[in-house]
Amino acid sequence: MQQRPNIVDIAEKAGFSITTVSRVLNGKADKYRISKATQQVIMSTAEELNYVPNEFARNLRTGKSKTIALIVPSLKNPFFAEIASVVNTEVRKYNYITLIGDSDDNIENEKTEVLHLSSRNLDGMIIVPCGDEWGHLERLQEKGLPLICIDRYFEGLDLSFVSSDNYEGAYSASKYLIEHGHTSIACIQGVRHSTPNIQRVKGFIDAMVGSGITSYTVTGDAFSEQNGYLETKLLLQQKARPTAIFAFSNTIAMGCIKALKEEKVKVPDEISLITFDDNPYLNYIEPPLTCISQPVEDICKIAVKILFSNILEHDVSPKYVLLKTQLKVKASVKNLDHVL
Amino acid sequence: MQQRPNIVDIAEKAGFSITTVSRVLNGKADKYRISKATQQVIMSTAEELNYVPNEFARNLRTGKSKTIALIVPSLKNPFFAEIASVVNTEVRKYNYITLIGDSDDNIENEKTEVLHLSSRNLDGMIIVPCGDEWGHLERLQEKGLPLICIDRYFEGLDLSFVSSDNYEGAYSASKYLIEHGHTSIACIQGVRHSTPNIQRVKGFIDAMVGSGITSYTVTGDAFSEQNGYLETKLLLQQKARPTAIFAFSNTIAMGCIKALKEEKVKVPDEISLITFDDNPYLNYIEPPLTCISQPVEDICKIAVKILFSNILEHDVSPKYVLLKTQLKVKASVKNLDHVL
DNA sequence: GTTTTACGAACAAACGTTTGCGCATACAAT
DNA sequence: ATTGTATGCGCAAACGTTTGTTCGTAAAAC
Repeated sequence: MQQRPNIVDIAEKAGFSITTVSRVLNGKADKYRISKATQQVIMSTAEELNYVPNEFARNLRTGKSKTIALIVPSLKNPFFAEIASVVNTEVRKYNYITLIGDSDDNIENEKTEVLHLSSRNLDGMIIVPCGDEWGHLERLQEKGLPLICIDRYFEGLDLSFVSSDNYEGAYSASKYLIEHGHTSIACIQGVRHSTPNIQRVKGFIDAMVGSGITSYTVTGDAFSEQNGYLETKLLLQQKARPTAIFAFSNTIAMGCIKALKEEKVKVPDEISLITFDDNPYLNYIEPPLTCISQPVEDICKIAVKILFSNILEHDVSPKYVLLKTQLKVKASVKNLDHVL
Repeated sequence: MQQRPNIVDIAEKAGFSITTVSRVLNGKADKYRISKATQQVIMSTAEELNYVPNEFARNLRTGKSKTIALIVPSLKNPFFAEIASVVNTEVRKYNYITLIGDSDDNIENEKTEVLHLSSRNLDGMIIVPCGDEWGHLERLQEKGLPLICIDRYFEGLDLSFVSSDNYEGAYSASKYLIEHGHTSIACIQGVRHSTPNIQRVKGFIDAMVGSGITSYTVTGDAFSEQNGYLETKLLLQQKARPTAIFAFSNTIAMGCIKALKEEKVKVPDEISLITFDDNPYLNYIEPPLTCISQPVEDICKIAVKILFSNILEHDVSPKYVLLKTQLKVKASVKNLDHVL
């Protein structure tokens, strides 16, 4: 009794068997026809003893851990921090707990994390895969682990995902630039093989081609500040600088700004900038960045919902969900089209 | 064998007892004089079977969960996201796992989280307490849970903490303003009863008084953007506006900027701004904000170290660690003192 | 007066580990 | 021969739950 009280202590003190106590505490009292009186007694002694069930024993017995894992490329990136925050709170509502793993945008780390976390008998996993490998994820799913990708995902697999409609987002951002008279546009992309990136490139190019723009470029290879910085530096070397840059993530945009500042290029007067991802800080940057805002909160909520319909109701059919993005006009795109 | 292999499967396949397998797998082979040959066999069958220990069974048996909890006020705040990230990776190095809880800066949530997470048989906890209550934390510690506060803490308790030297940080920021000729200075504080805030206020006032400045004010009551916004709005209403504002956190600073922008007050030309906390985005704000940078990474690393010296070596003596902050001069403070 | 039905609760096994002892065997020392 | 001492390994209990099955008893039905 000194240590944490267990179900046995309650049973002894209340004068009932362990079985009965367990059933009452698990809300299965009615199912097993346990009298109200008994329920009362057991409940109050549990209360009195300040009983907290030992999850390990429970999980060992049931095989369920009431735990899911969330793996993101980097918690330091506010975009993923928000995801972590939302997923965490959503999962709590089911009385489950979230284990957060950080792959540091490295596929080997991701695999290690997946393995490491698996030893915790996960009931499910939400992942923002960092690379273009999915074998380890498929294997996980084949073992029966409910799994869902968010933000980044893979096409043509039986792997559920929830993400933004990246094609449409990129298309509308590009259209927006074109409508503002830009005819020489560069986009700085992220990880090349990632589906969101591929979709964004497609949206970008379709918008260009559809509007008869021929002077466009696609460069870059990482969703990182460094990539944004380097590519912008290079773009500024060109004899004919683009009039607008489309950054494929907020991190890339940060890099762009750093480079533009260094080179003393005024935004939007000399070069316009538009970016994917919204975040509070974007409002405090000068100028506030016009962006394609992703419905992060909705993405997370839907993902959690799908995950739990898989965990709880064994609905294993893969779901492919794309959510509309939103163009948020701020002040980083100049209107070159004075006819308008 | 279809399902996850366990230690029994290995024992059968290798032709040894469960005991021996367990000992080999736990690196206690030598201690129990198990022959190299046997070790080899067991190791390779474990490998072959792709064995991953069931942490629940292990934890049930040992009473240790190899899990610690981290509770922060808000994961969405980049300051705490960074803490989460660093703590997470540091803890992993010990082969432990981190459960992250979000109190949403609400003391009731914090208590709930503490309770909820406790059922997971935590081996330790790191917390950024959100309020001025510590009873629930003391109780936790009395139950034998290794516990340590970071960033925010309480004085006069047997509760370990690692934080910045807030007094010195605030003092040097204030001194910096004074040295740049400011004589009318407002500071916008955070949660009033929190020790860091109290220390910062003290540092601020000591600097003011020490330099004979009489025209200073201390306002505000939360580490939030809203607080920064509202207080700045109010400050701007005064007939005699301060020439400099000292924001006590990056979130407060964001609010200040928002208000200053709205009122079209130029920083630093019309009002100078200095803030606590550094973060990458601060560099992209116009102007880049001069700030008191906290050694977040070091704080986390030291906290984790202390926590594990408690967990592993049962060193329960409370540790009180304050780390030096660093003044990072950027461009948001104007030098009014032309004599310099 | 016997059988049925409903009710209320308990037995005991199982989940996968770890670990304090104990048990052989073999060889050396007495 | 007996004792001593390494060496190499296994028995079985324990951790705290959950749960399929069983077991009384009392009231209801025949």
